[in-house]
Amino acid sequence: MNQLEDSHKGMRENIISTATEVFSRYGFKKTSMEDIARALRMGKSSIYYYFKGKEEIFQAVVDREADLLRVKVKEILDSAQPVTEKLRTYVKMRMDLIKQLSNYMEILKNDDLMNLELTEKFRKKYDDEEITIVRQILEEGTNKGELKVKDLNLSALAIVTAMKGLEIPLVSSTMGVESLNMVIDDMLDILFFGIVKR
Amino acid sequence: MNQLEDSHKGMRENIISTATEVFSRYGFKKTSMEDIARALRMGKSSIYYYFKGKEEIFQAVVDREADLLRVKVKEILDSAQPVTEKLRTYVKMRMDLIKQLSNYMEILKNDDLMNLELTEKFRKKYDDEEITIVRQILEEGTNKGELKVKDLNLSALAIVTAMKGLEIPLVSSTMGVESLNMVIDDMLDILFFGIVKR
DNA sequence: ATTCGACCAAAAATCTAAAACGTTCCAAAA
DNA sequence: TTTTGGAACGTTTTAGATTTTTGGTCGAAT
Repeated sequence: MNQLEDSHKGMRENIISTATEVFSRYGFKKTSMEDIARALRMGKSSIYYYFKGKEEIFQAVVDREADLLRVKVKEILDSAQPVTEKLRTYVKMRMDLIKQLSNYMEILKNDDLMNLELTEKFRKKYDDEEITIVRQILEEGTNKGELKVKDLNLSALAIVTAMKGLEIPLVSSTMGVESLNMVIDDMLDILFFGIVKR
Repeated sequence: MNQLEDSHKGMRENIISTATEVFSRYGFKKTSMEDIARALRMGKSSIYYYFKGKEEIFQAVVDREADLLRVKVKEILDSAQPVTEKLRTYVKMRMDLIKQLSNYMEILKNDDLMNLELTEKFRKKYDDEEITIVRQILEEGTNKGELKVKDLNLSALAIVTAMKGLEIPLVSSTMGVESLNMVIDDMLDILFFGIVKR
């Protein structure tokens, strides 16, 4: 029974891997179950033995990407860097991911707005998580005496919000990678030291 | 000839006023030239005597709103407040405007994405202007010794970018006005004083 | 100088039949 | 029992042909 369960999970992984490739090629909507089935060399109805439907597959794909991200985030959080560097590393990594995802989901290229809904749906799931991560960093910095933050929750929200502003030129590819990095660095300098003279 | 020019300009103003009402009611795409003409009680072809076309009317409408805004901005800039307060006032005013405009253009309610393109098109026109305004404030603060900014241009860009992050929950009305104001205040505190202890 | 009805090409809305789609069912294979 | 795929179902999407609406032009009338 263990073997059976394992092969079941193995097949799920197999499907997720293949689906990831197909989704990243055609986007969510343009990918049909037949596309996935063909790539797997199975009948499409077989997929329904392992997944409830198309959205569940996509959810699984996104979840796996998120898991990979969580590992990286944990590495950063557990590292011995000063918190300012942790934050810097985290922000840059996050921006790389967003850029990747925006290509991946083809938010812009696709005509339909279903994608916007879907994007929002999945984003909401990770919004709170992101605020938590930033707050954790801020908390650590406060405890170590490196930072001085008035309200942890609000500050984390403010930082995440500011990062979202950076997404806009990134996703619409108005901004090159070089100038984006400059803006990030400047934003973080302001974030760390403020602009008021004292 | 002066009279004629005046009446010409007067009629243009008349059209702009009426068009503003109709546009704010139906949005850009859903209002037809006939709608505007009917509201003006004219034949629609008469409008073309004063304006080149629909987009020019809309442009004029937006420009007039922008002019009203510029007056307010000038008041703030010329006031005797400390620059930190100027910035605070400016940011809050800007957010009010965005909220107004997002209702006005009905970015969300409308199904089509033409509106997104159009919004972007008009936004680009004022993006540089906004960065200039913020940079002006930063410059004044630096000259008066109130602020200490490394790179004026980059910092202005960073601040404007962060403000755009705030637009997202504002436009999609995910965030109430109260909590928005808290986030703004917190963002500005961070902006002014940073989060690094010293 | 100003207004407007008639007109045009292009775009948008409307309709319909066929194709494609996600999903279910079931019998057969493993 | 687990796994598979062919057939079938109801729904959504698509394509094409048709009609309506729209933004814009023109020339005549005032």
